[in-house]
Amino acid sequence: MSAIRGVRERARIEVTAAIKDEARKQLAAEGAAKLSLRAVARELGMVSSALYRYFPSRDELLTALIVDAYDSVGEAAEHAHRTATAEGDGRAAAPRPPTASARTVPPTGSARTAPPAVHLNRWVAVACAVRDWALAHPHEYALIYGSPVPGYTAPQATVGPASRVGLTLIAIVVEAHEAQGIALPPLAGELRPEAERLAADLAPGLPPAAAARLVAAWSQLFGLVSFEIFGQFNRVVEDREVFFRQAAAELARTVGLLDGHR
Amino acid sequence: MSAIRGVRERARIEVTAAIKDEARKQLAAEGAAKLSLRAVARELGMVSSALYRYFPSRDELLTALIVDAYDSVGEAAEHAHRTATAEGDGRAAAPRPPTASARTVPPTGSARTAPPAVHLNRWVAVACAVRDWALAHPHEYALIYGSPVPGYTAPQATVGPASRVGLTLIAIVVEAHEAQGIALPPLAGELRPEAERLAADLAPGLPPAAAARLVAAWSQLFGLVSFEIFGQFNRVVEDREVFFRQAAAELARTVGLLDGHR
DNA sequence: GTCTATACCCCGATAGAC
DNA sequence: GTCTATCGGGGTATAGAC
Repeated sequence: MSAIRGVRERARIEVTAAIKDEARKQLAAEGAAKLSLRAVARELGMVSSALYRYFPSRDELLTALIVDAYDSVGEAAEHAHRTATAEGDGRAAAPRPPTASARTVPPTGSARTAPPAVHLNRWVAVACAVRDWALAHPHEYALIYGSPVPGYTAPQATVGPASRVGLTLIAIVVEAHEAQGIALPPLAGELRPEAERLAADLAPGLPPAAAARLVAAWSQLFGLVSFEIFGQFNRVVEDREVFFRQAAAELARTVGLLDGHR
Repeated sequence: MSAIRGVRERARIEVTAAIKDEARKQLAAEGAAKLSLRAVARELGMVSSALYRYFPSRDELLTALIVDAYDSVGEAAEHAHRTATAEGDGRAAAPRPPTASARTVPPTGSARTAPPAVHLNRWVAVACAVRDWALAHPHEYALIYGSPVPGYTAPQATVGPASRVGLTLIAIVVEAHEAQGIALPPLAGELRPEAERLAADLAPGLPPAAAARLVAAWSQLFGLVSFEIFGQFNRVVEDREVFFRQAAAELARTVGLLDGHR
């Protein structure tokens, strides 16, 4: 009995995965707004009504894809954070370069100054991981960071996964703050209340100026990625990887992370 | 004969405008991917085939909407630039505040230092104009700065209108550079070739570091707007106008524009 | 320039047999 | 859990009369 149950459950998981895979393909071909259960079923050799045993509606399928996408990019960011933390704290060359664009910040002259740019490098590594993920999954990126799907409102289940990248960036700045402090110019008085609220909500230990700039840098980071993925850089930026890494590093300085130059 | 021609042409222009207006409404309700000629015709009391006299295909209608949207936000940006240039160069309060969020940068202490933050104020004014436009036309914003419409590729006719906001930002930095120079930290060596290419392409008079940072700031500006419009700031940023103005001002410093503090 | 009619496609969702 | 069949919509695009 429990063996049968195990078999059935496994089959159910496999079919569910196949449905989501096919749906992702359709996302690429037709976009989220036109995601259709029928087309997915057709491509899978099923009949449309059979899909309703797995997803009670089109929107539920869409939600599953959105959650998966947030988890996927969040996992990429967290993995880059772990890797950069484990290996990047001093030794020059990493054993295996994680991805093409996840190199460290420029080896400019004084590579031996202390404290080195560990936290800035972590920030850049996470930023590059997000960009790499977006380049590898442009349609899933569009699903979560592009125009909202008309007529669809994201349920509560998406907000946890949606916050993983942001939490990773916060963690880096908190680490930097605890390890060596962060250097930031003062904030315009107008923004003080909002900055204090942000700090209290997101990272109680952080100075309000850092929290506010962190949120700005977070959205600006995705501005860089979106412009590249959505084609706004066509005929403008040529060497996009170098451009992105440089811009990400400057964003890191914006939130108070220090580079190696002392 | 020419009178009839005039009447006919006027009627054609009016019907074309009505079609585009209705299409914009549908954009809001259903999204660009599902924009349908039939639905537009139905709403206008016409029959679908009649629309083909005005737009030979759905994609042509979409192109017209995209061009209109780029022109609309571009005009808003250019208008803010003109207004800020005409009135903002010293006198404190403007006669009529252009929009709610287009106030000038904080009146921090020394308001009389020279040179004042004229160029920074122009930058902020243009940034706020873009944001205001986006808040007023979220679906058109999504059309041009959100996910690309699947299966649609923008024709050459869109690139001119698409560049108007960027050109306005470039103009501000060029003005600042010619009037008082701009202050920028050096660029990482890696980025030099790309930065020089960007400067040559976009603003021959500008230092490469400024050109590169300008492009980054341009995309980051839209990152801020997109996160607000697309809902990523929900439950995160509360006072979005103050937050945005502050972030836009810091972006301006990023491209070398000086604030009033001397 | 607008109409009717038409060819030929698509969709979400459900009922009920097996 | 999958099937057929069905309801009740939707769409692009063209032909040809007026």
